[in-house]
Amino acid sequence: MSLPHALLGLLAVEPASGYALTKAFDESLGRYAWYAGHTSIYPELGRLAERGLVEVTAEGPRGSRTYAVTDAGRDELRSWLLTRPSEAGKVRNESVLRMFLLSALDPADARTVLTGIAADARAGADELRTIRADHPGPLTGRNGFGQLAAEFGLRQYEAVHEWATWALDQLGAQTPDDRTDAADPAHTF
Amino acid sequence: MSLPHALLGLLAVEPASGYALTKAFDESLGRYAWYAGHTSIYPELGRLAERGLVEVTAEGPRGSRTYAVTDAGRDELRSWLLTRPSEAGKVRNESVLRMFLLSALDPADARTVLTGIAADARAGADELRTIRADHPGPLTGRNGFGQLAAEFGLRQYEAVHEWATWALDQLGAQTPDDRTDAADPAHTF
DNA sequence: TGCCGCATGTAAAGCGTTACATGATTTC
DNA sequence: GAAATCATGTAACGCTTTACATGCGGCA
Repeated sequence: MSLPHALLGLLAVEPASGYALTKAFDESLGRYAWYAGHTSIYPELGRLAERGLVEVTAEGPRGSRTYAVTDAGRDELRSWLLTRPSEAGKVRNESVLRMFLLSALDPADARTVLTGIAADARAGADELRTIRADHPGPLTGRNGFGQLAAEFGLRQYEAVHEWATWALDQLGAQTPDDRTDAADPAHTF
Repeated sequence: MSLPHALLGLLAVEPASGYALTKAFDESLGRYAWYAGHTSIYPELGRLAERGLVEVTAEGPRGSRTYAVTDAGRDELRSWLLTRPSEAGKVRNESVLRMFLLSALDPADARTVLTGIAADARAGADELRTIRADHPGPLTGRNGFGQLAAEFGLRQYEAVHEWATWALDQLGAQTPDDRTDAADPAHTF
């Protein structure tokens, strides 16, 4: 479970309330890396506080509590990031799944889906380029927090766009009559 | 939930038992797109059968049941793939999360992590290149099922590798004394 | 004063993971 | 005959999602 580390990472940038963290998940982190709703976030903050990895540093209006990461929390985050990913399965990527299943469609349908993927990738790349242009600065301190990630996302989108274009080209090169199931039966999924 | 569609997609290639599907998840689909264990797969096959999207076409030794997708199942898969992704949040990608949190580390630690990411990406790309070389063939029929996906994965790995190299270069260009929190406080995550 | 956004919380239902469990068949 | 693999299943626990719920504060 990565939610506690996502929270530690956000709090490592600056202290924030559960509500502010929820917005961060909705608007940036959650759109690209890890989504969580407030009903997951609030209890998790409580657990992190019990473990001494975060602490309440201020209480504001409407019962808001500002959390900050402790030294122990920073250590935990650091060791999690430095420990080998382990990657223990758990892959759940619906977009990639769609690409895997694309060949189950006839070429006309596949072209439709690929065209949509290419358009989405272009839109995503444009959005990130805009964000990057609005937030210039060095790769250090608070401002740098999203710079590496933004560049990463941009390159991913570009790669998806190029792949979709390539795939459309591959599909377009063959006539409908080229479709045959006679190929190597020892397929890979 | 994408598991039913993943199963329909695999069965659209060829009928298989729950056990064979479990292996497919362990070895190919589950490593890149969507993971599921047999305790999820067997009940889901039962539900799909109840809905008439798959059917048992053969029973073998040890009580094994071979499932095949029905016409209704193919229709369901097709409409799912053609329907707009919706993308309804639900992003859960631990690797991307790690990249997001990278800036919470000091440059030396960040370099360590990035070096590991670059090595992993290179290894993943090499593995896919080997798989692709072992399974040549046209982008049609059963053999084509994994060709688009393999090319996609390869390009993703290459993009990750190039990004990590770029990021290392960015970090390396600055001396430790460059670290400052004086940058734009109106950061983006 | 009325509305919107802030800010947090509880409860139920569903799903997935982990651990446990069983037996048949093939292979050496 | 033993071991490995095939093949499926149940049960408990925990997390996530969804729906429901409450109240304060700022602003027009």
